[in-house]
Amino acid sequence: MTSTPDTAPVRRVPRPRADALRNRERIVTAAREMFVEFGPQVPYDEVARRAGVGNATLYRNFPERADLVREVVLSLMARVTELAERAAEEEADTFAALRRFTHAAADERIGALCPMLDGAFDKDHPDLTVERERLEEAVQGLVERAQHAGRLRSDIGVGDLMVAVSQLTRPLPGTACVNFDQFVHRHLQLFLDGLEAPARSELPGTAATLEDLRRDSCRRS
Amino acid sequence: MTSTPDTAPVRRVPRPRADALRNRERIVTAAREMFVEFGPQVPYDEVARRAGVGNATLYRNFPERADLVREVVLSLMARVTELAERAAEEEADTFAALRRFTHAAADERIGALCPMLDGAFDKDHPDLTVERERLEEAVQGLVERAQHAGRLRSDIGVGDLMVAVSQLTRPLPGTACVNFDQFVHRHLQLFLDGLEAPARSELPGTAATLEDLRRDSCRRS
DNA sequence: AAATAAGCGGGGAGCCTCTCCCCGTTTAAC
DNA sequence: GTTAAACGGGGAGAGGCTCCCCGCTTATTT
Repeated sequence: MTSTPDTAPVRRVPRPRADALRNRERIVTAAREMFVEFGPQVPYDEVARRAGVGNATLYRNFPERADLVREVVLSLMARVTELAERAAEEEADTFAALRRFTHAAADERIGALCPMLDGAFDKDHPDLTVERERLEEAVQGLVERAQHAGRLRSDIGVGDLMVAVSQLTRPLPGTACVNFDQFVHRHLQLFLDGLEAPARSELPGTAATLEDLRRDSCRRS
Repeated sequence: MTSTPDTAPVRRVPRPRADALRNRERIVTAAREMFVEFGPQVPYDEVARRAGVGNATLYRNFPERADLVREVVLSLMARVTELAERAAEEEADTFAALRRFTHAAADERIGALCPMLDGAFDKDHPDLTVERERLEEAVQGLVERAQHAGRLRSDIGVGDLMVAVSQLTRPLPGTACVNFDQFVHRHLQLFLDGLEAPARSELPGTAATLEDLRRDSCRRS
């Protein structure tokens, strides 16, 4: 009777235990690493082992694999969004900002998102939509600024940039090649050179937003 | 006794039956399609079903999965090599030849090779080495010709080209997106624009051959 | 056209891996 | 110090894949 409010005698949600929060965080980190290396269908037990927790803890926090995948995707998108904002803020030259963002996104292993499109999670989850919009807005800002300054060719969209960067930085399965990172940055650089204005060729098709991608990428065979 | 040669009464290897050869061919084709769409660890039974043969026939022809993967890789490499040779032969402009080859290789789904690097087959198999050398030679020809003509930047190598093209054309898992091909060709085009001389930036690292890749891509965690 | 044997197909046993739960123990919170 | 939430590890259960067996089909040979 000391502190219970009137209508909720047992409904206290006292705040989760500190170790529970820590464990959840460790699980997400471990899952991100494992997903990058082995793909999102890596066994639960392995993720738990890497996180240093029992598998029961993993199941308690993420009853469905989709929950875990989504959490990882969200955390990755949030990081990348922040990179975009930082780049826009701190780089004076608009194209340099784009370069910096691109290389930084590669270092965050944004390419590891690709294997998570395999339909094992709900693309329309509210949290995901929100985060996607934040990300798109941030990158859109970079793109428009550079295009407006005449430094970036005008026939590309956010979707083009994100997909190409994701593909170029996508991890090779089963290998932890020491030099691969170096390659990736070379290829990004070449791609960026192709993005610079003035355009050296005419592109087929039309510029794409992230929304286009979300809509189009779900057609399963 | 009518036609048996002197020393080989039963050792006749009469030539495989026509339907057996046809089946083998159909299996490889089916496997290539399945690998492109679902990756190289797709169930044997599915491959057999797609090929329209019984699973026993598949096992008879390719007792180990590595055998099947290798056969698919070989056939794909052979096709791509031919594309490179044709492009070099039929295109007058050196950079146009490179463009044509690149886009054609994308249509052949060369990106599907990536998932087959997952260590499930013997990278040093003699047939593979031979085919790799043929491929490298053909593409090297394209690259050197364009570089010599001053149309292609000189700080890249065959390895750079092949890896980047493979990554950009790599199929997304679980999706058969209708428009994806269109995207791929946009991105290839952008990348090619970045390859054109004069170079717009300085690349980190050094140009790579296919041999470099083979050596470096086997370090497993 | 008949004989022959290589090749074929489909069904199913066996195995292995992953999921998911149970329950005794630990540990943060009060 | 007490309480209950959270933990961990072991193992049963299920599902899917591999691979073999054996009666039948069909290309080849004479």
